[in-house]
Amino acid sequence: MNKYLISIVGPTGIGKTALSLELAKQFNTEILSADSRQFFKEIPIGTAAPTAAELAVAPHHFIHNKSIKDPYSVGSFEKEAIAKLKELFRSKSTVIMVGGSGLYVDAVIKGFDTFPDVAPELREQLNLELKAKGLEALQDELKQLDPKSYETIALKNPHRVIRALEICRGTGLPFSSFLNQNKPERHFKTISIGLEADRSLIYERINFRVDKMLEHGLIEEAKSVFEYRKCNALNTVAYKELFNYFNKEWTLEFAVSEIKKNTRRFAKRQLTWFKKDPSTQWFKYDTDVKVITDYIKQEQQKTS
RNA sequence: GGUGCCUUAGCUCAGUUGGUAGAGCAAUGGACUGAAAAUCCAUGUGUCCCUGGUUCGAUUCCUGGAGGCACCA
Repeated sequence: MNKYLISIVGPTGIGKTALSLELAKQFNTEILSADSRQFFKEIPIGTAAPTAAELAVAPHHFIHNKSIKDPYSVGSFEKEAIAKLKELFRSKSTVIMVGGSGLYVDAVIKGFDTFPDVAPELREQLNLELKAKGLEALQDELKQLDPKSYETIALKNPHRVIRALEICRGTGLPFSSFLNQNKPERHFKTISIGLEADRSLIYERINFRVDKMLEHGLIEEAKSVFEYRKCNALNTVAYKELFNYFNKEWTLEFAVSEIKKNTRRFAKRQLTWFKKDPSTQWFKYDTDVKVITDYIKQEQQKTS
């Protein structure tokens, strides 16, 4: 019997959560989240995580299952998510995945090549060197250790250069030598559903939602995690802007307008990512669930 | 009502001694295999308020008008 993962993607604030709940009811199944910020239990408001009422509609996985103090990465998520799916598919033929984090969605659907774990200190060290010696020095080292990556990765992007270098240094082998080795197999079929709307409407909804977050206590939530502001989990829209307000560098008014702007830009980047996948079927954000359900059933029949 | 100043990109404003214009921000397009709500790359979008005049040529100078601001009544 075939197993199906229904993947719901789209920009932030478009209504993915609501759709996921409807579909979970329709297919009597569970929901897996692929959202790189909703893992963290300390920050539910600013990440627009599902509310308690929404969580009660169907069992959710990977929501509020981590602390902002825990180091986490897409690699660990891939392993945990695949294990969870294996378990769920024992009793379910269809599982829903919702998420706005393109890389995390791809990790589950397509899988990544396996890289050996390297010491986290390597990255710290590389970040220090970046500050002290500049990006060019790191680029030069990459040219030495992994000419292939030097040709292909975005050299002006410090994150990319550092990731490649930490693998080179940590393993003694080129970063590129781990790519396209053992393409992971997935024992389920993915049906990808995209939600879309006119750009102006997406932006309106974002602006509105930020105001709602503030009403629901976003400032207090940000204050409560202020002491952990160095954690990567808090390098996140809404928190990083409010931290500048707490530091008296920005007015509250300016911080709020920056939150809205950065959320809009985030939504744009999400669209760039998700539009790339030609297998995604796009629906208007206010499409009747029945239309989407019919589409899914039709796809399932095609491949069963 | 009078006087002065202003009107140029979505916004704030430069500028052109007359040869149809450019900054910042916003915005747009894109990349991205363990930081991804992160990080990075690329891109100027325009009846220069309207009208008539002078001129080979007016966004620029002049006339008249419209709107805004300030001061005086």
